[in-house]
Amino acid sequence: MVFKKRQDHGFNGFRVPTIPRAPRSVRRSLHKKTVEDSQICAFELLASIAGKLLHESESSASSNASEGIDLLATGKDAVKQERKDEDKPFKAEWRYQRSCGDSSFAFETASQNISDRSTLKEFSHAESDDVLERTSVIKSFDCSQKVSGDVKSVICKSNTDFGNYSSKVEGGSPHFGESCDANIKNEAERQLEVVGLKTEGANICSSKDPTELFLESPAAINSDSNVKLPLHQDSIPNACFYRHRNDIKLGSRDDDENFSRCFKRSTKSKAFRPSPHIADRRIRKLLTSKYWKVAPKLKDCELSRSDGGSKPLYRKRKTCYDRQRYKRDILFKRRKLFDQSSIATSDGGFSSESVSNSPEKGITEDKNGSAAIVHGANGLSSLVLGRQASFHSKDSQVKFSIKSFRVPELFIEVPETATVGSLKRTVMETVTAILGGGLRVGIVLQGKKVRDDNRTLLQTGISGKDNLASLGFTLEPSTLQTPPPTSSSDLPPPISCDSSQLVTRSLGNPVVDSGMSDALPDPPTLTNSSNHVDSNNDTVSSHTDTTDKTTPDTKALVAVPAMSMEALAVVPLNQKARRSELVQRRTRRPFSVSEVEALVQAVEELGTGRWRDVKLRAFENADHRTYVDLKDKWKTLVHTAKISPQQRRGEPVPQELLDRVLAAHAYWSEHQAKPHVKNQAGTPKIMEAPADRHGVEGIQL
DNA sequence: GTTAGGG
DNA sequence: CCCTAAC
Repeated sequence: MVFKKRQDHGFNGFRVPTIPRAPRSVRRSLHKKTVEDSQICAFELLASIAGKLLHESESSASSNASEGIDLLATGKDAVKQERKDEDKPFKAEWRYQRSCGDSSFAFETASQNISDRSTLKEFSHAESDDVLERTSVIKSFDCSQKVSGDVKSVICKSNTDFGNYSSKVEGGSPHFGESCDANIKNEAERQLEVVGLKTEGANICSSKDPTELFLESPAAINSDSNVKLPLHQDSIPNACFYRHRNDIKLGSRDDDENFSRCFKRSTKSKAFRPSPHIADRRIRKLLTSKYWKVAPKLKDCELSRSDGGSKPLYRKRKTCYDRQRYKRDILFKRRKLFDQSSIATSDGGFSSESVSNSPEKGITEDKNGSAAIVHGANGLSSLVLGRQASFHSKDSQVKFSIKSFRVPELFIEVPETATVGSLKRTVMETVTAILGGGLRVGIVLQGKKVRDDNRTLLQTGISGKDNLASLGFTLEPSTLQTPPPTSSSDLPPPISCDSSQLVTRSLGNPVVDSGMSDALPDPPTLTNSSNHVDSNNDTVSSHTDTTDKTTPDTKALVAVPAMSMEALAVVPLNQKARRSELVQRRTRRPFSVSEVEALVQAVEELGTGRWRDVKLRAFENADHRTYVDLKDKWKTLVHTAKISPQQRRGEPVPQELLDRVLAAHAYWSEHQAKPHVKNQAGTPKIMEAPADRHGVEGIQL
């Protein structure tokens, strides 16, 4: 998994799990900037988002308040607030479980009650599948702007279920622990609490919402230096996934069903390791719009079957699916309670929903607010809401608490046979894919995007209370398309670092990076979790085991647009979007006359239908000409020869060659077979003309 | 991996 | 050129 990889690198950048908050960006600023970091950040962000989502769902209606950016005058205040929150009936804990519960990737919310804990424990041991099913929380956002199409969108029924819960996330951060027990949990809680109290200066919000992002920055400071993030979680070293438990659900909720979905899918071993080229292809396939996903309401496999039936177009190729092979597909899905989610759905990609004045209601407002929305991008829409803002004149420091990011659902399909490790990896990959492009952070003030990074917050007007209400952050996928100038204005000082890096990365290695391509070995980034399998068996096993069964397809994560649709609705994916990221179209290299001649020559000799031989004979050294290219070129030549010269375009091909093309075409059409016997009696007249047989070999365009 | 065609 | 189906 990616995680591992990161671990390998050390946690420098990667403390992630500790706090699922967006904080990374901030932290990062503090730390060295590296690609990895950026990636990590992305991941964290995702995690935070997911956490947030969960939180939201649980907190449901009431929770609205939770979302937002809090600006707290002082740490104490913040603390108080948090404390208040604690009173709330439920709190959600985040933690990362590695050992026991590993199997599943989930976010869970646990009630504070001891009894609940016991439940939790059990739960943790339960099979991942169950967990997954029950508590699927992953939401996805699609980051790439263009990618939108690629993502499979599924229309899901909104989960109103969560609405019932009011929950508070106490743990703030997920814990990464080797042990999965409740004990840890307890500790974690304590720690968190303690931290929360102690850190008042930092105004760390550890307790409330894990997803919250707190930023503290002096109004005057441009650079990131000041941003503080609560790191208490950091104490815990390893983290792969964090799980969020939702005890409540376990306890007795049918509702859960709504969330989970299963798909069956077949996987091919190939998918993961094949040559990069293949990998690309596969990826592309996945991305292709052709795939449709159906989201059944059903939770179980059974359901999945049905869905299989329902997916008409989905995966033509036999390759992709062998349902039988897959015992089960797990779909995670988390839905957002709020309407907005729907917004995200569409292509919006990361649309950030900007600031809302009213903390609680903010969500509703979002739509409007999102000045910063990246058009076209679909995936990830992040919502950042400002909950409270208070300005602290003393310090002239403004504290930001970004409580939540909203993202569309993320669908992850995994064969039942997939290993836990593969599941993790899949999740990671998905996330990476989504976030891999990097995120840009934007500041929106009063509906306007603040572009000048050099301005101080004060100058920008962020220092004032008044403005705080109208302050918003945007998260945008940094894709090729929107290559944000790293240094440029768009990024707000504090966060800028991260974004810039992300951007950089994305720009630099578009192809490789494309999150999807992670299957490929190279990318040092998060993507390749596989590469770094160190400690865990999981990883290894996952590879081996999963590999067979898990196809590249497995990877297919689908960002599901948040829609309040009925279960079976099918949404097509956009092809275009991802592809761009994944694979770059080869540059066009028109055939030169000499190449055409060589081609004609070769075809005259070999005939059509032996393109490989043609390639070998005449274009062996022209790496950019594949036999498919030659075949295609011949096709076009034939066509060209048949049309009037006026209709021809591009570099004119000597009529003489065209005549030969027609002659050869006619000849070989007749002698259809491919008389390998080139020199035999049958040798066509055509052959006569040719002067030289040398290919284009040396020619390189 | 190739071949043949459609896009 | 890309993408696939068929081999």
